[in-house]
This record gives sequence, C-alpha cells and structure tokens, in this order.
Amino acid sequence: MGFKEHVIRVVKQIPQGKVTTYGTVATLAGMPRGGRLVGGILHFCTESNDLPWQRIINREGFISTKCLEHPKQAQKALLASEGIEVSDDFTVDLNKYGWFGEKI
DNA sequence: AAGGTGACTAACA
DNA sequence: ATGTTAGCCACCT
Repeated sequence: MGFKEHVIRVVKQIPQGKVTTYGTVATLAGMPRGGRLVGGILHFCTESNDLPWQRIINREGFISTKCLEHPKQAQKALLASEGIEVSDDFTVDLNKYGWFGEKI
C-alpha cells in the first residue's frame, strides 16, 4: 500500500459541504510535505476511486487545477452544488468552509 | 528500466 | 518582511 491509499482514505473522510487543502490531506495521510503527491494522485485516481477531488484546493483557498480535463469551472460547479460559495476568482473562504480533519 | 514531472507546502536565507 | 530552495512519492514517457 502506498501513499495513494492513505490519501484516498483521507479524501473520502472529508464531509460534504466542506473543503480542505492539499497540505491537510497530506498531513493526515502522514506526509506534511506531500502536497504535490496529493495533487498528482488525485489527477490519476480521482475517477478510478470516485474521489471528491473538488473539495481539495490549495492552502490559499484557491482552485489550483490547471488541467483542462479538470476545469476550474467544473470544480466550482461541484462545490456550489454542495452549498459551498466560490468566488468569481475560484476562491473559497477556508475560514468558513475549511475542514482540517478534527474528526479523524 | 530509469528519469522527469506534478492540482503543494514549509522551512531557510 | 519577502524570495528562494528543498522535499514528498506515484504515474508517465
């Protein structure tokens, strides 16, 4: 089992209507500086494992997706469908919607 | 098979 | 205070 499984497990624990950061997921998965891996893993395994990739954003609350296959607008729509307000700049208020895994 | 890249973060200068 | 460097592991070429 690699880091991937840990990340998947953590991501699946994110409550609906909340968002978290790559750093948080990496930390909960046991790698404080594995943020990059989180992004990479989500990029490859998001649909294979049915992960809510839209709930993961960078530490600034900004949607970092630069892949055309995972467009920001799609992520924004998904977040909006969960009741999360996303700014026109694709930014989410972490102080309001941020989740830091206190319930794990 | 080996090397490079990646949706990031934190620590150091 | 800001700018730069280092680090993480899995997937792709």
